[in-house]
Amino acid sequence: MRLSRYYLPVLRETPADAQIASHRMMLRAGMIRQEGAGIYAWLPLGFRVLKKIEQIVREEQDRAGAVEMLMPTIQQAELWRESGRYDAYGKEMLRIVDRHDREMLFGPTNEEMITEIFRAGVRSYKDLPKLLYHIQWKFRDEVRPRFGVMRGREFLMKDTYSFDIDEESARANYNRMFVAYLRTFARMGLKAIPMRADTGPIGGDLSHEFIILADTGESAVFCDKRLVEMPTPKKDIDFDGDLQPVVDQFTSHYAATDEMHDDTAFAKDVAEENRIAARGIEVGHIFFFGTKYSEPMKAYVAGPDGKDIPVQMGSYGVGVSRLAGGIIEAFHDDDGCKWPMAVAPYHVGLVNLKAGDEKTDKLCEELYRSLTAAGVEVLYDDTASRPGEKFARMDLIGLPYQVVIGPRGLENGAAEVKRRSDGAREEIALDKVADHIAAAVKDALRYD
RNA sequence: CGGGGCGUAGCGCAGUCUGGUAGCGCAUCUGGUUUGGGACCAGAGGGUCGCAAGUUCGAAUCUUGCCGCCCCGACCA
Repeated sequence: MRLSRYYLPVLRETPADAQIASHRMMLRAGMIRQEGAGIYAWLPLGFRVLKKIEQIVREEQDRAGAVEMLMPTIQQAELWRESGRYDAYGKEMLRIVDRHDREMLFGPTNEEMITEIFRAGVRSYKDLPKLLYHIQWKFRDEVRPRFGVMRGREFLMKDTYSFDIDEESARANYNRMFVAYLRTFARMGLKAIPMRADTGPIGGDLSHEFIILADTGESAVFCDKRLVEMPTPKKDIDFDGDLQPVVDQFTSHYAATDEMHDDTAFAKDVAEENRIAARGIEVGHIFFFGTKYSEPMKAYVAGPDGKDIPVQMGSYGVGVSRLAGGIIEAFHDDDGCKWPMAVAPYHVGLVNLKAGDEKTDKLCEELYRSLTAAGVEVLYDDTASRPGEKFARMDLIGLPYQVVIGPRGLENGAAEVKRRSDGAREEIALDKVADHIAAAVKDALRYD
């Protein structure tokens, strides 16, 4: 993409109401624009990040055996009356009335709807288990939205729902999502630690929050260093096999958010050198809730003995839009974002330091073509801006590599390559740059 | 939902107390000089001062109502 054609309204000054790094940078880098309290438009650059996050989530859901579908944003109040949540949900639910005075709502979640969809098509235990998901916009009318997309009112979320005949089978689905989440966040370059979550009135041990560590996280977290260092399950892991050992491994050490934290247990269970007290951001939540919806909404299946029983359900959420902010919180410096390759809006920023100069123009065009042909996503700064502005803008939007073509380098027949993650620069011969960068990008995108 | 604050040019702000018809920096446009970390000179454009009603000869400024946004707290993917 040529910057001259793109829409990238970067801000030189920091908007007054952005409190945290990710919000500030998303506004400054022209990724989002606020359209109301907790409501954001995703501008081209931010949209690309969002789509990449979404795609990684999708690939790992598919790998784990979940089946994608799409439910609407608008739902009928009637559905929520069946579960009893229409009145229980309170003011967080955005309620709407249509022209016929029918009560509608903008969905804050989809348990009721998926239960209704499921019960319409499944009658027998032989049709189980099922694992269905969708990625859709939700609306929760938060009293106080803040921190940009980290806590907006409208947000993009992946939610998966599991249906099983009994709790044992449900645990297998729960474990699939557990492992899928470890992989999903790892692919984005994040360290996500599963932490036991409050299961509320339902109880049981089947609820975990996935927390990524970031200095500017919303809440304090405490965990064992061995959890952070644990290797992520590989992509060839058998999702139909027994995943319990993996789950056990990741739940075998102390990890708690501040609500669940117990200082005495922390001191007792974790050796002093392994104690980590950090800040975290919740990016996923998995939850088994049994028959909470299937019972009142009559999602029953016939068991082997011919008797109808309510299905056992669970739900598994990932905050897709929130992750865009979360990743910046984890990867940035004073100059801007430092995107991991897998979610970077473009892999490489090609900077023509002297647009209009015959030599640099020609070289940049060639590089742009060959990199693009090699499958590298390039944002080509072909504008007439001054060098200083170009560098600052590239650092701000934080593409993993910057390839700088200017008169100075041309004298040596070289391009300057800067790696945004650590600021390392090297001069690379012009005839080798494209191959070098393509290999580096490909390497960074590899995962297992 | 309690407490506090703000709404004036694309962005950041001054002007409001003490009424006299709007200003600064950055950005934008034109011309020129520049050109490796956010240039310089000269000129130009851009605002129904959140909306509505009221007081007044006259309202960004005073009064009332409404709308929007932000911050602290309680709540949350």
